[in-house]
Amino acid sequence: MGTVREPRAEVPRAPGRCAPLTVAPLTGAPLSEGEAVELARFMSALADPVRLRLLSLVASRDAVCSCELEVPLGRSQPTVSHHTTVLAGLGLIVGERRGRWVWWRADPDRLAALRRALGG
Amino acid sequence: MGTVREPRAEVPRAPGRCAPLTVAPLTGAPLSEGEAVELARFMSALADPVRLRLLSLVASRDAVCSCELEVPLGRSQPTVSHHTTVLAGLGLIVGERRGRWVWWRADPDRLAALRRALGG
DNA sequence: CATACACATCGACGAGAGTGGATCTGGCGT
DNA sequence: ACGCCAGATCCACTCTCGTCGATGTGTATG
Repeated sequence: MGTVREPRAEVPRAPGRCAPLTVAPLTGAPLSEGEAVELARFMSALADPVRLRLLSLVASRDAVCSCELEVPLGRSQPTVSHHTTVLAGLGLIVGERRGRWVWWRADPDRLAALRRALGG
Repeated sequence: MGTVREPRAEVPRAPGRCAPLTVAPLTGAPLSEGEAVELARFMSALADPVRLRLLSLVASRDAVCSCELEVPLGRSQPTVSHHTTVLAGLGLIVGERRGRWVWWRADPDRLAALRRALGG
Protein backbone atom coordinates (compact mmCIF):
# COMPACT_ATOMS: atom_id res chain seq x y z
CA MET A 1 0.00 0.00 0.00
CA GLY A 2 1.73 3.09 -1.20
CA THR A 3 1.40 6.12 0.98
CA VAL A 4 0.57 9.36 -0.76
CA ARG A 5 3.73 11.31 -1.24
CA GLU A 6 4.56 14.93 -1.90
CA PRO A 7 6.11 15.58 -5.33
CA ARG A 8 9.58 15.91 -3.77
CA ALA A 9 10.78 18.90 -1.92
CA GLU A 10 12.43 21.48 -4.11
CA VAL A 11 14.11 22.75 -1.02
CA PRO A 12 17.67 21.76 -0.23
CA ARG A 13 19.41 23.26 -3.24
CA ALA A 14 17.03 26.15 -3.62
CA PRO A 15 18.70 29.53 -3.20
CA GLY A 16 15.29 31.00 -2.39
CA ARG A 17 14.17 30.98 1.22
CA CYS A 18 16.74 29.91 3.73
CA ALA A 19 17.45 31.01 7.26
CA PRO A 20 18.28 34.72 7.46
CA LEU A 21 21.29 36.09 9.28
CA THR A 22 20.48 39.42 10.77
CA VAL A 23 22.62 39.43 13.85
CA ALA A 24 24.50 42.41 15.19
CA PRO A 25 28.13 41.86 16.25
CA LEU A 26 28.20 40.10 19.60
CA THR A 27 30.89 42.47 20.78
CA GLY A 28 28.33 45.24 20.91
CA ALA A 29 25.16 44.95 22.93
CA PRO A 30 24.31 41.56 24.47
CA LEU A 31 22.56 39.23 22.03
CA SER A 32 18.85 38.66 22.45
CA GLU A 33 17.54 35.15 22.87
CA GLY A 34 16.32 35.09 19.28
CA GLU A 35 19.56 36.42 17.84
CA ALA A 36 21.52 33.85 19.80
CA VAL A 37 19.36 30.98 18.54
CA GLU A 38 19.70 32.23 14.97
CA LEU A 39 23.45 32.61 15.15
CA ALA A 40 23.84 29.28 16.92
CA ARG A 41 22.21 27.55 13.97
CA PHE A 42 24.99 28.75 11.72
CA MET A 43 27.68 27.88 14.22
CA SER A 44 26.23 24.40 14.61
CA ALA A 45 26.48 23.93 10.87
CA LEU A 46 30.20 24.69 11.08
CA ALA A 47 30.75 22.74 14.29
CA ASP A 48 31.47 19.53 12.43
CA PRO A 49 34.90 18.71 10.91
CA VAL A 50 33.35 16.97 7.91
CA ARG A 51 31.17 19.94 7.05
CA LEU A 52 34.07 22.34 7.47
CA ARG A 53 36.17 20.32 5.06
CA LEU A 54 33.21 20.02 2.70
CA LEU A 55 32.71 23.77 2.73
CA SER A 56 36.41 24.45 2.19
CA LEU A 57 36.47 21.94 -0.67
CA VAL A 58 33.59 23.71 -2.36
CA ALA A 59 34.90 27.20 -1.61
CA SER A 60 38.36 26.46 -2.99
CA ARG A 61 36.98 25.66 -6.43
CA ASP A 62 34.41 27.15 -8.79
CA ALA A 63 31.94 24.30 -8.49
CA VAL A 64 32.09 20.80 -7.09
CA CYS A 65 29.89 17.79 -7.78
CA SER A 66 28.51 15.78 -4.85
CA CYS A 67 30.11 12.62 -6.19
CA GLU A 68 33.51 14.28 -5.98
CA LEU A 69 33.12 14.72 -2.24
CA GLU A 70 32.70 11.15 -0.97
CA VAL A 71 36.33 10.13 -1.46
CA PRO A 72 38.11 13.19 -0.02
CA LEU A 73 35.69 13.30 2.90
CA GLY A 74 35.84 9.57 3.54
CA ARG A 75 32.11 9.38 4.11
CA SER A 76 29.26 7.45 2.53
CA GLN A 77 26.92 8.94 -0.05
CA PRO A 78 23.96 9.36 2.36
CA THR A 79 26.21 11.11 4.84
CA VAL A 80 27.58 13.51 2.22
CA SER A 81 24.05 14.22 1.07
CA HIS A 82 23.06 14.96 4.65
CA HIS A 83 25.88 17.42 5.13
CA THR A 84 25.28 19.27 1.88
CA THR A 85 21.61 19.58 2.84
CA VAL A 86 22.56 21.16 6.16
CA LEU A 87 24.94 23.68 4.62
CA ALA A 88 22.54 24.49 1.79
CA GLY A 89 19.67 24.96 4.24
CA LEU A 90 21.58 27.90 5.68
CA GLY A 91 22.66 29.23 2.30
CA LEU A 92 26.34 28.63 2.95
CA ILE A 93 26.48 26.62 -0.25
CA VAL A 94 24.14 26.71 -3.23
CA GLY A 95 23.43 23.76 -5.50
CA GLU A 96 22.43 23.62 -9.13
CA ARG A 97 21.11 20.52 -10.86
CA ARG A 98 22.79 19.69 -14.14
CA GLY A 99 21.56 16.38 -15.48
CA ARG A 100 22.07 13.74 -12.82
CA TRP A 101 24.59 15.78 -10.96
CA VAL A 102 24.37 18.62 -8.48
CA TRP A 103 27.05 21.27 -8.63
CA TRP A 104 27.77 23.11 -5.44
CA ARG A 105 29.32 26.51 -4.98
CA ALA A 106 29.98 28.48 -1.83
CA ASP A 107 28.27 31.78 -1.07
CA PRO A 108 30.98 34.19 0.09
CA ASP A 109 28.41 36.76 1.26
CA ARG A 110 27.03 34.29 3.77
CA LEU A 111 30.45 33.70 5.28
CA ALA A 112 31.09 37.44 5.37
CA ALA A 113 27.83 37.95 7.26
CA LEU A 114 28.93 35.31 9.73
CA ARG A 115 32.25 37.04 10.29
CA ARG A 116 30.39 40.27 10.88
CA ALA A 117 28.19 38.58 13.49
CA LEU A 118 31.35 37.48 15.24
CA GLY A 119 32.35 41.03 15.84
CA GLY A 120 33.88 42.09 12.53
CA MET B 1 37.32 6.36 52.45
CA GLY B 2 38.56 9.49 50.82
CA THR B 3 40.11 9.08 47.44
CA VAL B 4 43.36 10.89 46.89
CA ARG B 5 42.68 14.05 44.98
CA GLU B 6 44.76 16.48 42.99
CA PRO B 7 45.06 19.93 44.59
CA ARG B 8 42.41 21.29 42.18
CA ALA B 9 43.00 22.06 38.60
CA GLU B 10 44.29 25.55 38.00
CA VAL B 11 43.03 25.15 34.49
CA PRO B 12 39.73 26.64 33.47
CA ARG B 13 40.45 30.26 34.15
CA ALA B 14 44.15 30.01 33.38
CA PRO B 15 45.21 32.04 30.34
CA GLY B 16 48.18 29.68 29.97
CA ARG B 17 47.76 26.63 27.78
CA CYS B 18 44.55 26.42 25.88
CA ALA B 19 43.72 25.10 22.44
CA PRO B 20 45.61 26.93 19.71
CA LEU B 21 43.96 28.34 16.62
CA THR B 22 46.30 28.11 13.70
CA VAL B 23 43.91 27.59 10.85
CA ALA B 24 44.24 29.14 7.43
CA PRO B 25 41.13 30.71 5.89
CA LEU B 26 38.85 27.96 4.62
CA THR B 27 38.27 29.92 1.44
CA GLY B 28 41.83 29.16 0.40
CA ALA B 29 43.12 25.61 0.12
CA PRO B 30 40.91 22.79 1.48
CA LEU B 31 41.27 22.28 5.21
CA SER B 32 43.22 19.29 6.43
CA GLU B 33 41.59 16.82 8.78
CA GLY B 34 43.49 18.27 11.73
CA GLU B 35 42.67 21.86 10.91
CA ALA B 36 39.01 20.97 10.53
CA VAL B 37 38.91 19.24 13.92
CA GLU B 38 40.64 22.20 15.53
CA LEU B 39 38.34 24.77 14.00
CA ALA B 40 35.26 22.65 14.74
CA ARG B 41 36.13 22.78 18.43
CA PHE B 42 35.77 26.54 18.39
CA MET B 43 32.60 26.44 16.34
CA SER B 44 31.11 23.90 18.73
CA ALA B 45 31.79 26.27 21.59
CA LEU B 46 29.75 28.93 19.81
CA ALA B 47 27.06 26.54 18.60
CA ASP B 48 24.97 27.02 21.73
CA PRO B 49 22.62 30.00 22.25
CA VAL B 50 23.40 30.20 25.95
CA ARG B 51 27.15 30.36 25.36
CA LEU B 52 26.69 32.97 22.63
CA ARG B 53 24.68 35.15 24.96
CA LEU B 54 27.18 34.55 27.74
CA LEU B 55 30.05 35.60 25.50
CA SER B 56 28.21 38.69 24.31
CA LEU B 57 27.35 39.61 27.90
CA VAL B 58 31.00 39.41 28.88
CA ALA B 59 32.24 41.13 25.73
CA SER B 60 29.88 44.04 26.12
CA ARG B 61 31.33 45.02 29.48
CA ASP B 62 34.78 45.33 31.01
CA ALA B 63 34.41 42.40 33.37
CA VAL B 64 31.52 40.29 34.54
CA CYS B 65 31.18 38.12 37.64
CA SER B 66 29.82 34.58 37.27
CA CYS B 67 27.04 35.31 39.71
CA GLU B 68 25.82 38.10 37.44
CA LEU B 69 25.20 35.63 34.65
CA GLU B 70 22.67 33.22 36.14
CA VAL B 71 19.71 35.59 35.99
CA PRO B 72 20.14 37.02 32.48
CA LEU B 73 20.94 33.58 31.10
CA GLY B 74 18.11 31.89 32.98
CA ARG B 75 20.30 28.92 33.86
CA SER B 76 21.38 27.27 37.08
CA GLN B 77 24.74 27.93 38.67
CA PRO B 78 26.26 24.55 37.63
CA THR B 79 25.18 25.14 34.06
CA VAL B 80 26.69 28.63 33.97
CA SER B 81 29.90 27.24 35.44
CA HIS B 82 29.95 24.57 32.75
CA HIS B 83 29.60 27.10 29.96
CA THR B 84 32.25 29.46 31.29
CA THR B 85 34.61 26.49 31.54
CA VAL B 86 34.01 25.59 27.90
CA LEU B 87 34.61 29.13 26.64
CA ALA B 88 37.63 29.61 28.87
CA GLY B 89 39.11 26.29 27.75
CA LEU B 90 39.38 27.77 24.26
CA GLY B 91 40.59 31.13 25.48
CA LEU B 92 37.52 32.98 24.26
CA ILE B 93 37.07 34.37 27.76
CA VAL B 94 39.62 34.70 30.53
CA GLY B 95 38.83 34.57 34.24
CA GLU B 96 40.52 36.13 37.21
CA ARG B 97 39.83 35.18 40.80
CA ARG B 98 39.19 38.06 43.16
CA GLY B 99 38.21 36.82 46.57
CA ARG B 100 35.25 34.50 46.19
CA TRP B 101 34.36 35.82 42.78
CA VAL B 102 35.65 35.15 39.32
CA TRP B 103 35.69 38.05 36.91
CA TRP B 104 35.45 37.21 33.27
CA ARG B 105 36.57 39.25 30.30
CA ALA B 106 36.48 38.42 26.59
CA ASP B 107 39.61 38.02 24.49
CA PRO B 108 39.06 40.02 21.30
CA ASP B 109 42.15 38.51 19.64
CA ARG B 110 40.62 35.05 19.85
CA LEU B 111 37.47 36.18 18.08
CA ALA B 112 39.54 37.96 15.46
CA ALA B 113 41.47 34.75 14.81
CA LEU B 114 38.18 32.93 14.39
CA ARG B 115 36.96 35.47 11.86
CA ARG B 116 40.21 35.04 9.99
CA ALA B 117 39.73 31.27 9.90
CA LEU B 118 36.31 31.88 8.36
CA GLY B 119 37.91 33.49 5.39
CA GLY B 120 38.61 37.03 6.56
C1' DC C 1 35.39 28.10 64.94
C1' DA C 2 30.99 28.48 62.67
C1' DT C 3 28.42 30.25 59.15
C1' DA C 4 27.46 32.03 54.66
C1' DC C 5 28.58 32.47 50.08
C1' DA C 6 30.84 31.77 45.16
C1' DC C 7 32.20 28.49 42.32
C1' DA C 8 33.65 23.68 40.80
C1' DT C 9 32.66 18.84 40.34
C1' DC C 10 29.80 14.63 40.18
C1' DG C 11 26.14 11.84 38.50
C1' DA C 12 22.15 10.99 35.83
C1' DC C 13 18.74 11.97 32.53
C1' DG C 14 16.78 13.38 27.90
C1' DA C 15 17.29 15.44 23.43
C1' DG C 16 19.65 15.93 19.39
C1' DA C 17 23.20 14.88 15.83
C1' DG C 18 26.56 11.99 12.86
C1' DT C 19 26.70 7.78 10.50
C1' DG C 20 25.64 4.28 7.00
C1' DG C 21 22.74 0.20 4.97
C1' DA C 22 18.62 -0.27 2.45
C1' DT C 23 15.52 1.82 -0.49
C1' DC C 24 13.24 5.25 -3.48
C1' DT C 25 13.19 8.94 -7.19
C1' DG C 26 14.55 10.76 -11.34
C1' DG C 27 17.63 11.60 -15.36
C1' DC C 28 20.60 9.46 -18.98
C1' DG C 29 22.23 5.98 -22.40
C1' DT C 30 21.53 1.91 -25.10
C1' DA D 1 11.60 -0.39 -22.36
C1' DC D 2 15.37 -1.68 -19.69
C1' DG D 3 19.31 -0.95 -16.93
C1' DC D 4 22.57 2.26 -14.90
C1' DC D 5 23.82 5.94 -12.10
C1' DA D 6 23.53 10.40 -8.99
C1' DG D 7 21.29 11.88 -5.37
C1' DA D 8 17.50 12.01 -1.66
C1' DT D 9 14.97 9.77 1.96
C1' DC D 10 14.07 6.32 5.61
C1' DC D 11 15.45 4.05 9.61
C1' DA D 12 18.07 2.49 13.44
C1' DC D 13 22.09 2.80 16.12
C1' DT D 14 25.47 5.17 18.85
C1' DC D 15 27.43 8.91 21.05
C1' DT D 16 27.77 13.54 22.50
C1' DC D 17 26.01 17.47 24.89
C1' DG D 18 22.98 20.62 27.70
C1' DT D 19 20.84 20.57 31.99
C1' DC D 20 20.34 20.57 37.04
C1' DG D 21 20.14 18.52 41.95
C1' DA D 22 23.38 17.14 45.21
C1' DT D 23 27.75 17.62 46.94
C1' DG D 24 32.63 19.21 47.44
C1' DT D 25 36.15 23.08 47.77
C1' DG D 26 37.76 27.40 49.03
C1' DT D 27 37.24 32.12 50.79
C1' DA D 28 35.54 35.76 53.53
C1' DT D 29 32.98 37.44 57.77
C1' DG D 30 31.10 37.48 62.51
